[in-house]
Amino acid sequence: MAFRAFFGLPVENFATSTGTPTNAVYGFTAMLATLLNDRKPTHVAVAFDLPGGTFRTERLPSYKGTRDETPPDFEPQVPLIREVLEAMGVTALDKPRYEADDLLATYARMGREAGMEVLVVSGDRDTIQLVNEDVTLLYPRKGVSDLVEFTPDAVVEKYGVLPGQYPDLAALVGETSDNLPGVPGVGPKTAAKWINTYGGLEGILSSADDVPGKAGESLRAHLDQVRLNRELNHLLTDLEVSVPVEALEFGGGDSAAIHQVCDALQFKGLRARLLAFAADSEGGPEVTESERIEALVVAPAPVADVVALTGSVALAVPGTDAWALGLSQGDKAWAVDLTALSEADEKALAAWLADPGVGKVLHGAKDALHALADRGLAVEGLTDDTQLGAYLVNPAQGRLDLDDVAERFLGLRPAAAAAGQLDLGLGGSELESLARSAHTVALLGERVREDLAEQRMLDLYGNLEIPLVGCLFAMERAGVAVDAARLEELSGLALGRAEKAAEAAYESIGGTAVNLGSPKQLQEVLFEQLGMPKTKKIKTGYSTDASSLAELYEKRPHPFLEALLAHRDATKLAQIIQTLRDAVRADGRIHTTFSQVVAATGRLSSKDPNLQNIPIRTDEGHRIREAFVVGGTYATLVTADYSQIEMRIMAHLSGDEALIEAFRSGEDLHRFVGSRVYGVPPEGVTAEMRGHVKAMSYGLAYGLSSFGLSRQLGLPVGEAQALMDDYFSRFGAVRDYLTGVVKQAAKDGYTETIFGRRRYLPDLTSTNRQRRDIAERMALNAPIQGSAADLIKRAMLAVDARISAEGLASRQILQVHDELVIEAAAGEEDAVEAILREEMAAAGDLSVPLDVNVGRGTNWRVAGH
DNA sequence: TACTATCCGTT
DNA sequence: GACGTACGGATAGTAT
Repeated sequence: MAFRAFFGLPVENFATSTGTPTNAVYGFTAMLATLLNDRKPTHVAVAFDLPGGTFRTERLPSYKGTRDETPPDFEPQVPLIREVLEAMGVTALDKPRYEADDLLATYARMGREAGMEVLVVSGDRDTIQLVNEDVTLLYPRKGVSDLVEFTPDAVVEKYGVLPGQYPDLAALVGETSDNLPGVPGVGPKTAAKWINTYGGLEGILSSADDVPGKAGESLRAHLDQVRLNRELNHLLTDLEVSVPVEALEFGGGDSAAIHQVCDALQFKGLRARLLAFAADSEGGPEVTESERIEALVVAPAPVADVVALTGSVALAVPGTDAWALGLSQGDKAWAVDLTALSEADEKALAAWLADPGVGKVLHGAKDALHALADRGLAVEGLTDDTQLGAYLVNPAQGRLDLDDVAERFLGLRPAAAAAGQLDLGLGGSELESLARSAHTVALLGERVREDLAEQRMLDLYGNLEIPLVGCLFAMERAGVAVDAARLEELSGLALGRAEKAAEAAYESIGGTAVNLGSPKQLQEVLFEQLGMPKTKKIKTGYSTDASSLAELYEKRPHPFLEALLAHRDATKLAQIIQTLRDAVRADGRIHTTFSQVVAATGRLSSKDPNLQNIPIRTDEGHRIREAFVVGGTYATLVTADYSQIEMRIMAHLSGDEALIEAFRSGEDLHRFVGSRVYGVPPEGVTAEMRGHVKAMSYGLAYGLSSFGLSRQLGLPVGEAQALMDDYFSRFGAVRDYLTGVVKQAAKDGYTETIFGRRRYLPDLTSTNRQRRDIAERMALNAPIQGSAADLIKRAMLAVDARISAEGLASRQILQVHDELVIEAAAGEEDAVEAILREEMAAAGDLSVPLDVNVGRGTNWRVAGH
């Protein structure tokens, strides 16, 4: 069955991130779970073939001799299947010199004799002989999920013989997969006819001389072969076995072991299915959080009880709006309907939530803070965000919903599976599940802290990420003011340019209109109609991206290409502008959402809309920033950005004296580096030299190859390589650092930033070159990008602290990875600039200074200069 | 409506 | 044969 699964599921779709193939394990396990669920067997065992020969190969060395060698991707999966079985509490059977089918035959007989009803699941047709009124065969029709049920009647119908006569039929027909040739000219129809005429193989053999026709002649010429076939395809039902059939009783799996094996195999959906068979979750196989909470006191909560809580309390807020609040502490959980509060209760609850002395634990706290704030409720005293904690534990993990995290950290099955299982007397299942969620969060809070402590990330968590939640919350609520009229104007300009470009494009190809936004239609025009040379291959044909079009233009200048690029540019800008216009809220401001739990490096991300990718490179795009303006009661936008933060971190981490000197000297970095690399005085560094070393420097932190550098600079690969060699001969410690970082990460399994933030990279030890190369580039980049993220986050907290310490009304409103934007109140500009300069520079104690550029203006474009 | 593929904006 | 990180998001095209 595992073999069937192997060939039924594409191996390229089933592998762990380290490249271990799992298609056979997955398919086999999924089939097993289905069978356990559908058939609910009392006793279960899985029989294995062992390596080495069997009594059959001893008898006939060519037995199964035509089989191709076992695929190399299959073999390592067999022990993994055994691990799954062990975790599941399913007995694995094997016996040297015998095949799995002999074990199946023996145990089928034993089960039957013990009065059991037996199901045999096998992809080997020989097992048809085991079928009788107590034994049914499940035989795969296709893959492993589509099993056909062979009862005695079904066997007769399909083969025309009784199950016990099937080996007779197979002996006559032969079995290619076992390398047992049959009687030439005799197929299943003839064989069945003979068996029924002569009453079985014995009868046929003893009357062989009377069997008529060509087939009869053929039979007489192959009698020995038929006898041998029959001998070999007989399954042994009387093996000596040490495990009695009673011992195969299925008592369920071990949830910890199931988690372990699912972690190792990176099974996601299957995990929950397997856990359903765990025997050790309290209350049996269907246990979820519901059972745990059964011990809790859960009641519709009088607000007086809730506001009396001190210490640390876990909270849960519904996903939609904060119409209710779940609370939990210790083994108790409550839920409060916020829509039905008396004025006094509301006041008491508001005061309790705003009391920083009461610790609050939440999952995805910032969302909850917004929902509660919309209801006029402010929250202070956030000590834990279990989503944030789970992210830090493994920032590349992916799904971070409460269900996912509870499953990962606590082994709890998704609450959805538990819905409606218990009525805890809250009179509404939504309130009830809210209380339950709060309790899950309470349990998680402790577990996540344990993991973080083990990884030495508690400081990063408690003193950086958790406080940052409040900072980001405030920034999102503040938003950024927008000049709607300016956006409208810019939109008109961009649309006009797009229109003109489209017309030019159509005209250049004879007046036919095509959808210039459709890569598919562009391919038709470029490669069919215009007969342009093929660009790089993509899934749907040939690429029409900007770099491919530029390359095409080099080879075949054509007005269509120019018009197309201009159209791309203009429509992209128009699209960005429209997205921004749609995002302006009633207060005339755009409120983005920053996420702390998306980027695997520790950066923030911004969405709805993304304010971290507003154009700046082209003049047309840059003008969009004019529409981001200072708001009504404020006076100035002040922006501050780190100068070459990543190169500075590289200098610090590598300890490269030459690079450190470059930053300490205060000279232009790329001029300094260029002078060293090219061996000329700083004033002798040409613009081209500077450009080359600049690209080289930036590329370093991304794992740039000589090939990539040559492409970017338009140089032959040899020259790019020479440039890299020269670079590293001057900045050798940088190279040593970069190779060292990959080596260390491969050893540890993760990279670390200056402040201890981790990123796990299991692919570093992958046997797949491409995956490993990608992981190596991630390992190069993560400590650098991540340390930069740590630094600016520290700066943000420090800036906020200074602003409130100095009693200023100014506020942070945006962060763009190395840049902060502050909306400054009138008269506070100088103070704000000083705070930004000081706190950003002091965010870390590096061996190089952290230079900060500051600008002011009434809009982002001006301030950004 | 949900999903994938492609393309492109930022750092 | 591949070849620079990290993201969010629009549009086109296809499947359901």
